[in-house]
Amino acid sequence: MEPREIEPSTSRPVGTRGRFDSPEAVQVAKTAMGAQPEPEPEGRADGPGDEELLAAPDRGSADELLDAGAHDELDAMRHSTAHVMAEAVLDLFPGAKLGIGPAVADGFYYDFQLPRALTPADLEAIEARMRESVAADHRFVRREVPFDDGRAAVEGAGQVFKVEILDDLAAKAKAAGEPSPAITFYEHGPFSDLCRGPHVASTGKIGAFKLLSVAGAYWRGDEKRPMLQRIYGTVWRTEQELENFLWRREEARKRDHRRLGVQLDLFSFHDVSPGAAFWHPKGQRLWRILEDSMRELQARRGYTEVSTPIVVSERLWRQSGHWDLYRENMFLIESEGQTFSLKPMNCPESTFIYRSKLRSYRDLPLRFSEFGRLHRNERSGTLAGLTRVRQFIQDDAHLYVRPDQLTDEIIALLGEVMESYGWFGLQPRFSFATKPDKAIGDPALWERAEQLTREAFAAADISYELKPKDGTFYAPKIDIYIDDALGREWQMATIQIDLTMLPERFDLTYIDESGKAVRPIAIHRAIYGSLERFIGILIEHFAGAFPLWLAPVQAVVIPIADRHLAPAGELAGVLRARARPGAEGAVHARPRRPGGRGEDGRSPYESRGAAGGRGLGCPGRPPRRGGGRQGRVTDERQCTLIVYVMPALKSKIGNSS
RNA sequence: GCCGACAUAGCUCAGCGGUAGAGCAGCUGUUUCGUAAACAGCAGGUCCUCGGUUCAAAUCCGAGUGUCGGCUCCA
Repeated sequence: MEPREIEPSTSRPVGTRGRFDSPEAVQVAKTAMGAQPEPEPEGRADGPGDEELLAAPDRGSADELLDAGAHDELDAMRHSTAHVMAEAVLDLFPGAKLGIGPAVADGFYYDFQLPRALTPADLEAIEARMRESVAADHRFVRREVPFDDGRAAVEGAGQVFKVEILDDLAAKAKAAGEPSPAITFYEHGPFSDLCRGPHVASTGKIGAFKLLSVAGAYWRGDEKRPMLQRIYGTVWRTEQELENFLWRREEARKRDHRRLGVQLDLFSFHDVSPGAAFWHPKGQRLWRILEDSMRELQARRGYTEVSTPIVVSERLWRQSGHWDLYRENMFLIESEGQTFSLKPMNCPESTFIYRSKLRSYRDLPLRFSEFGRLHRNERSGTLAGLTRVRQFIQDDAHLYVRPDQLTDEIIALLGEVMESYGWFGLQPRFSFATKPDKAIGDPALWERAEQLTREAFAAADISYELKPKDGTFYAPKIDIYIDDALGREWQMATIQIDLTMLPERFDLTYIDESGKAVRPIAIHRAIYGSLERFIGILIEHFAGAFPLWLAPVQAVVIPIADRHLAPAGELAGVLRARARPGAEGAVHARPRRPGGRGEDGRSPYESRGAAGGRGLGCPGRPPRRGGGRQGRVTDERQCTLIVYVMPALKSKIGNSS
């Protein structure tokens, strides 16, 4: 097998380069029209005005607003605000039981057990009460008491959840052979709370805050424990910072893929199949571009593609171990007295292909890729757009390698992630999850797989976050994460080193140099992960304005008057013929003022763009962000067409809202 | 699954016991135009589903379905 190398790349996938992705695109159009040469239009993608679209970067991110030191100060303020909120809630709901109330990324929350559900009006009342406390400028006072006194005080106040926290602390200390620690309280005005601190000096130091939402939250995240009501809030040092935060939050909402997906006409969801997307023509085009790009990468890196059945007997899942450990997430089908399942993973089936003939050490590594359609019965409350679905397709692959090939193979896989994520300008974060409690297989094999993985990370010079006990039941795994527009973290790619499940449970062997049958190592990997989720992330990442090589519609021709219709159709035909396979060169069906609305009203593609007055080379607005060009062509019939080579996003996303 | 909210035209929403509304998009006509919405008209609805209360239900009540915000960043 040819050597494979790590090659972080920022270029697009080979072979998917759009033919319009160049200044000559406009020239193509002109040539097609039989027009005289004209000066290049002046619109440039990097011109001013682009940022109006989603101007979040203009105001900076939350992180940019604050240096590292300020973070601690803000955290203290956030935690202090949580205390003030608890004071207000206790005031309005005497007898409320307090859970925990930490500072979080952009604010804070506090969990309460209350006699009734909170309403938006309650939040307003709580906020008003909080303002009084802030105006009173109560000092925060730290008080340390012996453990037993503290526990008695908390128990006397009826704070059962706090008692539980203290008892856990005591138990932990005991396990470590230490005495129960002293307890600290923080008091401000009438309110006292068990707390480690630190806090700001007084409630008057609390800045601009706002309560955001109320949500259910199980005590300690355990669905067998009571459901508490969690109030989320945010607090900033100044009104300006608070406003900026709320503004950024609103902007982030506008690039939510669920919203843009409708506007871009990419996909829709329907209640006849919850958690499964219906892909529209443009969405399917985008899909195919991604798929083809990955196929090209895989062909270059020594993969071969396979395809395995979706409906599979329970016997397979018993053998693989999924039946015991994953059954609750599987869709089951009964037929003629047999139980089948829709496959939730591709992995076991690839072993049938492996075992279809005798394998030699010379055959390895074998790299079987599969764009398999998977079904997982996710709990109804967790479904969310494309990022959490019940049916999805993975760019999956199973590699069968000799032990001496493992480290190089992992290094190459890390390289695949770096290369492909570079196509999109995505910044992946890596984690390494080790053996969970619920694991199958020999612990010594686990130890070995984990060791080899660590070595591969070191060799590839990639840093990672260690997640102890977070591996799958059959393999330690490397996960790759991306944040979405709303700051939520999503797992994308995964690489799992399997010494047990496929090799042992399916009795895989190859014949080594001495003629002996030995076990290969299996590697499960997906680079995009779920194509659905990946597309969701891409929509938000690009705010719907895809780079040209990804864009489902690469060019739009806009006739201005009836006499333009025929040549426009002609030109669109030429553009279609020269577009990247799968993309579209579209023409407006009827004459439009070029300053009018977008392509056809449902599309986000901008039909407004550059140029101001009459004549050539006029300065004006460039096409929107993401890079693109617009040009004019005038032919011998004096037909002037405006050609947008780059689709661009509507200026006001969801302008009607 | 659990807690809470929501579900009205293709989209975004108003209406909240008494004949179903707006903007945008669509269609027709006028306009034929050089860049941040030309003009006029028309059409468009099991008000999510089922059941109940009522003389009368989009509106109130119940159940179901779906969607949205959440469900340990750990005193």
